[in-house]
Amino acid sequence: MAQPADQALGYRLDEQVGFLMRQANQRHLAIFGRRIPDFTPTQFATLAKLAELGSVSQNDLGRQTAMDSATMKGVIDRLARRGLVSSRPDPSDMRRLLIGLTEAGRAAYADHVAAAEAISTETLAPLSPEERVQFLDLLRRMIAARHSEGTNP
Amino acid sequence: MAQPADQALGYRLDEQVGFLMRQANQRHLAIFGRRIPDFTPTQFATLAKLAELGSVSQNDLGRQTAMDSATMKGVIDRLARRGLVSSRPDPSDMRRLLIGLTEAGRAAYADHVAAAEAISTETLAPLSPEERVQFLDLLRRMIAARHSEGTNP
DNA sequence: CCTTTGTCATTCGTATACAAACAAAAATTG
DNA sequence: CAATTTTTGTTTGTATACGAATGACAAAGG
Repeated sequence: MAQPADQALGYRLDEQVGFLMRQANQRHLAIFGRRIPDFTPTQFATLAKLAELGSVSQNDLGRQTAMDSATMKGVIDRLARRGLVSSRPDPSDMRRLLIGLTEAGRAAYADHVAAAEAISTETLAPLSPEERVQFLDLLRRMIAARHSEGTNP
Repeated sequence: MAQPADQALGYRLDEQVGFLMRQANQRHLAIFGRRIPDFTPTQFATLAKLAELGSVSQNDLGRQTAMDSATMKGVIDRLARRGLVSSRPDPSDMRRLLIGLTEAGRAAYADHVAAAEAISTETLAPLSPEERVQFLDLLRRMIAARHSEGTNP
């Protein structure tokens, strides 16, 4: 009764947040690939966190970079194969593997920091300075909501 | 000489757009998986576009849903294996495969539209109504920039 | 001390995602 | 019409991404 006709037809894919976020992300990935062909965003994020934190366990590193432990392992393996990170067992906890940058890893990271900053700039280029601040703010607020209740069942 | 000390150390991963967008997307994917366990976002996007457009060629469908043709093929194959879409050759163009929803596909889509709308609502829940509008607007503006030149080499 | 519970790294399976290379068919051009 | 270029679907290879299961080890409990 009183079925609103344009809501019945009204799921437009192109207006859904998820669809738009996926495309915004695609554009960012394209920019990243153009500016830093040597690394993927997750690989570079791993290098950056290791540069910041020193030696970290694999799971910890996954948490810091917002990656699943299974995903993290793959990233570490590929970086290790290229000689950019190394792992050694934690003497105080036999389960843990401490991951750290090698000399080559530190150099590779330093070589790409400037490009990484340019990537962020180019990604936000379509927005005005005030909008950029707001966009980042909105993103942070959305992420902060870990497991909220949702609006309505 | 006047080297700004906090810019020298100043690549903070947690402040980069790409890193934040990835996490926002992760949260959305988690919400999606909870509300619609039967489909992935890309699969549902495909069903939605087919419901809207009728019969479309595979490449065309990929463009409409912002997917690579290789990716699209995988999605179509999995949906076809479940009997939700069917394909037949285009009589007027022997290269093309026309993809369309089956009865089961139409029903599955209809069964999940309400949940899909709830997903968008829940994803945007941390924001105020005005902020939601603005967030979507900012996303659209970023996407619109296809292959801009970037700010500075 | 031993059992329960939790954490850590690993593996498997599934699903995007895209680059690159291909063959067949179409459209365009000379 | 013949030659070139495009488009279309497909396959292969690499890299996330995550759930689920597993075995090894750690911490807590009684």
